[in-house]
Amino acid sequence: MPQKHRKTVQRKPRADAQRNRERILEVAKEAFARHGANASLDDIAKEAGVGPGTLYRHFPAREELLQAVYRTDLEKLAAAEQKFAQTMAPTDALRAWLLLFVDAIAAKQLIAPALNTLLGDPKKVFEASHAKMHQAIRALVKRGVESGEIRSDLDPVDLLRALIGVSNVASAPDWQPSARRLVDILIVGSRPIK
Amino acid sequence: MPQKHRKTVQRKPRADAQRNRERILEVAKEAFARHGANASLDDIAKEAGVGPGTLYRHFPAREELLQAVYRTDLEKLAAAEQKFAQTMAPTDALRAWLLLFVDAIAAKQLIAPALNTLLGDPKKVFEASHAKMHQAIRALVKRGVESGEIRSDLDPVDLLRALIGVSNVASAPDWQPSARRLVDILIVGSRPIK
DNA sequence: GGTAAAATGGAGACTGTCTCCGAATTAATA
DNA sequence: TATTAATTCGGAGACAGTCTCCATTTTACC
Repeated sequence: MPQKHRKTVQRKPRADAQRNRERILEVAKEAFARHGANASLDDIAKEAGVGPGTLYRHFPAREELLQAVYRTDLEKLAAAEQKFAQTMAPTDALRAWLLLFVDAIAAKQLIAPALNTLLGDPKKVFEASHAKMHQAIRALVKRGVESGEIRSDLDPVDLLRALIGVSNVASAPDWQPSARRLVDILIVGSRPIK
Repeated sequence: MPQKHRKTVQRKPRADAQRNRERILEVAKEAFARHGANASLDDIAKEAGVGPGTLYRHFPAREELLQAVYRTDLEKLAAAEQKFAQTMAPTDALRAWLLLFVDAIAAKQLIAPALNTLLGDPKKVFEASHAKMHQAIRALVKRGVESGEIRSDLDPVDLLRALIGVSNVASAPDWQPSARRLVDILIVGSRPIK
C-alpha cells in the first residue's frame, strides 16, 4: 500500500465536488436538449446552483461538457455493434447499426447537436466515446469487406459523417425518413462494383 | 412615367452606400475564409472602414451577409447543371455535378462554412441562390428517374446534405478524396433496385 | 478538533452582437 | 450653383455570453 505515505496520496474525492458534477450534467442535458448545443454555460451553472467557476473547472471547454453528457449514450450505441455483428450477415449488421444510429439521433433531440461537434471537430479525436464509435463502424465495415460484401475503398467514418450531415442540417421536420432512405442508398452504394 | 410626381419616386441609390456595400462584401469574403463563418462582424465592419451600424443596415443578420457573399458562387454552380444535363447521360451528369459541388467546396474554403448555414437552416428556404441550387439537383435527379437510371424514392436534397455533412464536419485534412468517394457511393446507391 | 488540500462561487475583464440617433453626405430640384 | 430633404453614416453603449482569478468555505484525513 504505497498510498500510506506517498506524497501524492490519493484522497477520496470530495463529496461536494461529486455532487456538483452530477448536478451540472443533469442540468446540462436538459439545457442542451432545449436550447441546442449553444445553451449558455453560465445559465447552466446558475440552474445547477453553482458558480460559473465551478462549472468551468469541471469542464474547461464546452466540448468536454457535451462529451460528458452524451458519453453513455454514445457508448451504448457503440456497444450495439457487437450484438449485430454476432447475429447478422455483414451487410445486414451494418444496415441495422446505421439505422440504430439514425434512431438514436432522432429519438433524443439530445444527441443531434452534440454529434457534429463531437464526431467532427478537428480537435481531439481521442475521446473515449469518440474512439468507441469509430471502432464500431470500422469493425462492421471491415467484416463486410472481408466477406466481399462491401467494397474495400470505403472510409467507414464517411458513412457516419453523411448521416450526421443529413440529420444536423435537417431543415425539414421529416428528416428521419430521409435519413433512413439515405442509409439504404449508402448500403447499396457500398457494395463492391462487379 | 409615373415616377415624375409619385410620392414614392425611386431615387438613384447613393454612391457611398453602394461603395460601402461592396467593400463590406470583399472584406467579409476574406474574413469568412480566414476565420470561418463566425468571424466577428464588428471586425469586418472595422476593416471595411465603416461602423457596425452600417454593416448591420446592409445585412441585418449574419445569414444575409453569408448569403450575399456566396450568392454568385452558388448560382454559378447551379447554372452548371444545364451544361451537364445537355451533354451527358443522366447518371453521368448527376455524378459530374456532385463532383463539381465537392470541388467547389474544396477549392474555396470559402463556401464550406456558409453551406451548412445556407442549405440547411430551418429558416428561409426561399433565398434566391438557395432555390437555384435545389432546382439544379432536382432537375438532375428527375431526369435520371425518368430515364430509369435513378430510383424514384430519392430526395434529391439529401444528396447535397450528405456531401455538405462530410465536408463541413471534415476533421481529416484529406476529406476531399473521401467526399469524392462518397459521391461514387451515392451514385451507385441511387440506382433502382432491380 | 485541527489542519492542509481541494473545491467553491461570484465579481469582473473581455469579446462579440446589435441598436439608436445626431451628424454628415448626397441626389434631386430650383 | 444653392437649397432641400431623403438617405446613409458610424460610433457610443446596452446587452449577453465566455472564462478567470482568488478570497472564502468545505472536506478528508490525522
